[in-house]
Amino acid sequence: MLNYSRTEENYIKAIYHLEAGKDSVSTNDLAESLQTKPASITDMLKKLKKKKLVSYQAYYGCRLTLEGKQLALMIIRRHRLWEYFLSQKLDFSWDEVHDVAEELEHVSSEKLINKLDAYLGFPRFDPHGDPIPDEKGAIANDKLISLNNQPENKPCIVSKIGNQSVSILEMLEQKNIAIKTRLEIIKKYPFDGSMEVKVGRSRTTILTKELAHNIFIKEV
Amino acid sequence: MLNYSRTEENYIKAIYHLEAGKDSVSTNDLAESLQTKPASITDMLKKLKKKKLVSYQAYYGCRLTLEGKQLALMIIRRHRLWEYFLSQKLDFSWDEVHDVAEELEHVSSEKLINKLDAYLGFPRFDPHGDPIPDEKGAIANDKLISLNNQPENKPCIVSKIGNQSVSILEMLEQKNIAIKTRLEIIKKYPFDGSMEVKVGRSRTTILTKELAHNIFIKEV
DNA sequence: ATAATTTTTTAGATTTGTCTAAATTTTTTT
DNA sequence: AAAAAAATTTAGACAAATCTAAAAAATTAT
Ligand SMILES: [Mn+2]
Ligand SMILES: [Mn+2]
Ligand SMILES: [Mn+2]
Ligand SMILES: [Mn+2]
Repeated sequence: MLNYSRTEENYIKAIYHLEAGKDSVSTNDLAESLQTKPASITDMLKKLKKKKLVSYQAYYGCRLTLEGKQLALMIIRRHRLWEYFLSQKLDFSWDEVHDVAEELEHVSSEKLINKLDAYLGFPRFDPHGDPIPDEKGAIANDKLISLNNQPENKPCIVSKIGNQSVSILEMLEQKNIAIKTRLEIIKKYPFDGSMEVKVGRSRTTILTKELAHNIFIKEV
Repeated sequence: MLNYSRTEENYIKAIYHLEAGKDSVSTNDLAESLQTKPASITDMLKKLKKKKLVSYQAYYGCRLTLEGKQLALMIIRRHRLWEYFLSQKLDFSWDEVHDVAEELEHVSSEKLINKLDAYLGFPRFDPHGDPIPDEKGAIANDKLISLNNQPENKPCIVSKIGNQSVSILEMLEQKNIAIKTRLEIIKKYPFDGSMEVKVGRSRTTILTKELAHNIFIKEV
């Protein structure tokens, strides 16, 4: 794998995240995501096409090639491993790791990343519950389901939070809910989508549908 | 402390290292050290002067201002802490850490560096024996002496290697000499400057004056 | 002190990544 | 199927960091 500029890497990663689901990524969405102007996107897409990282047809958006997708996975691997390191070893809190990882992800020594991976014990999820691609780019796709889709009286484990804002962190912290917390829905209220949930073994609390929608779980 | 570009940081660090001893740093020496052309140096010096990081007078070289020196110390702090991390935690060998640290040193989060420092136990020397500036830029200047200047029968501790080439690493490894190894000169041979040295508690070996010159020690 | 040599600066061009404004194409509405 | 609106691209400019070639200044040698 060749070496790419920080800017190119950020584009590739953004395309990867945006193309999930959709069958092509629009110039405008990319501009929005990268906080830049559509004209700049067009310029860069031409360049990335020349480098065979994306397929791109004028006016019809772009997609990653296989090579582009592999690069994206490596950048995401670095990002999430650093987030895990910051949270686990340096005692950073959940919502502080992302910005620093955004810088560290561009240090591209493969040896560094593989040794870091080993040092951390080959973690499979980052502090937000997102899966960490392995050395070859393979990614655990435990199909995570939202707490909204879980029936009553079936215990489950929090494995990912959909939204990484400070406000949701605060709220979950106060309710004692974190990655790996055991939850069980006691009662669902169809009227407003809210639910009464047992947190861990004893305490119960009320979650709105907005909050529950952002809590992804695995069955136990 | 403001944020500076990777390029600016590399210039500041290079000036810091070159100005040791001399009272000003020449354009040519900087070009040599940064692997670039003198004309580029002139351009950047004007820019760094405008930012008050260096004092610079056309045709008469440059020096760091107090602010510039403080910035240099912070970059060196990051560089050496990362080297220590790579060597101590990720099991990198002595001669592999520098290049990776050259990249990591530009991740400028103060919180990251201070937490890393704490995690590593506030180390005072990097894997090459160079001192690590503290949070405020203070630097241990243990006046290190070369093994050549040590008398016979006075035990000492290896605390720095002057030259960081692969060839010296190999040689020292084979002789079981590393940072913190205890040495004691048994006999000096004035004829060729070589010496017989006890390594640790038992083994002895012969060192040439060229090698001994690159081994810096502290008295025990 | 002059000439020769070395060092350094200036001038003008190049590359990367960005921008604004205008033109073009696609999509949506009527 | 036009017309209107939205999305996208092109054209031209700019800032950062670099380069080459030429000019200028400082240093060294004669
Ligand atoms: Mn993140
Ligand atoms: Mn990034
Ligand atoms: Mn180093
Ligand atoms: Mn560097």
